[in-house]
Amino acid sequence: MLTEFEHYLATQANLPNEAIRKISTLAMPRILRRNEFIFRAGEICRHKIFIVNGLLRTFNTTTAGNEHILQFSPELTWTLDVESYDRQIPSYVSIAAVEPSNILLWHKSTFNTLLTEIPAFKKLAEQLISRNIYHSRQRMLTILSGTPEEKYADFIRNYPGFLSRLPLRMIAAYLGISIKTLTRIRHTQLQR
Amino acid sequence: MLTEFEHYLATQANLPNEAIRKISTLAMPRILRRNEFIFRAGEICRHKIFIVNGLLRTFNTTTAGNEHILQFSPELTWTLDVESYDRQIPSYVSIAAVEPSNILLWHKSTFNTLLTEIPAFKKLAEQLISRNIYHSRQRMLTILSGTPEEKYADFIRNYPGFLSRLPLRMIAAYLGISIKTLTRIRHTQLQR
DNA sequence: GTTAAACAAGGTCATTTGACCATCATTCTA
DNA sequence: TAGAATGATGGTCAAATGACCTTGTTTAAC
Repeated sequence: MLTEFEHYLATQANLPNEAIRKISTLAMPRILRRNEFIFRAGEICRHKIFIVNGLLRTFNTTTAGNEHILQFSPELTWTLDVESYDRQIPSYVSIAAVEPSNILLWHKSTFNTLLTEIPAFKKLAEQLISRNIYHSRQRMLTILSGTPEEKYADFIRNYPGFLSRLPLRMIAAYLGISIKTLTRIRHTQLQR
Repeated sequence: MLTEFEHYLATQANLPNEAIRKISTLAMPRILRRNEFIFRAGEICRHKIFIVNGLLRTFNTTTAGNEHILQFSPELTWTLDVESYDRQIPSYVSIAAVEPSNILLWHKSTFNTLLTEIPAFKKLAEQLISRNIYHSRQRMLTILSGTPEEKYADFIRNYPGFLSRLPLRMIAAYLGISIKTLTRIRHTQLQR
């Protein structure tokens, strides 16, 4: 589990071996079963999370019980709720495993130490934030602009691998459309 | 124009007077007329932009001619297209003035110098990025979750002052609903 | 291996939404 | 000040969408 992470780090940033060792030594490994939560809405996000393998989802549940998915996080990516983590306030989203997953956790204080001690790691962290911002923007446009067909097509294009790993209802919850609409789209596409 | 900006800086960050002077000396003031563009989709975003007064919008126009608004930027806020600015690649959005506006511009190289020379300014910049991220998240949920009524209600709650400054069609373009739907909502609300 | 749960998909129907068009009011411009 | 442009709203109608229910299948859990 740690070797996968170390390999990821080595390919992503120009880090001395010693630094890589240190970062991974301080990680807390954890195994998640399907549907197991890392934290629930109302709790505070206390860790940075790296997904070694598996798939997580970040979502919000309305009082009416509807689920809206903000983000999927597959293997070799990071996740957390930024606002809750930064300010240590209760989160309004939950993060849970879609598939059985292996993850690594760092406590905020630990992670901050690493950031100050290892400049190249700080740089990597900043790059990840940037990518996240670009990505959110793009997603906002997609949600705003499209007909359901276009949203679905965008999803397939951007995340071709996810289709087979996710129940359709989660894709619908991600796209902001009803599952009925989604199956209708798929139905008409099959006929072509 | 510069004094307003200097006042803003003084209240937002713990900056020595000398630093404030320096930052504002390097700003390029510019006056925008209604509907005047700062840059258009396809061009590169070369500046950080501070709105002294007025109101800008960041938007995207589809090939079908539909406009989708990502963001409104009122007085005493910053704006730019992050991805285009960071990577100096063509932007897929445009930024234009909704009202006659006074703005300040800094070239990327100038701004970077300021960031490295003035740590407290760098800190402010990071705070602004964070807030932006929180804000995007929140907006994503709103767009995903709501009925048009809820989206409109959220808009009124979050930006009470904007309603009177914006044409309704822009509010519709921001919420991702048709103007017909928006007027219908307003109509039924009037009757209650 | 059996039972239970989760899931995809289809049917039906009421409601919502958007496209298109016309009208009236307001604002800007020459 | 007249004329043009912009903007808000309403009418009408067709299409899209979601809620609810049922069925058949796949997947997970014990």
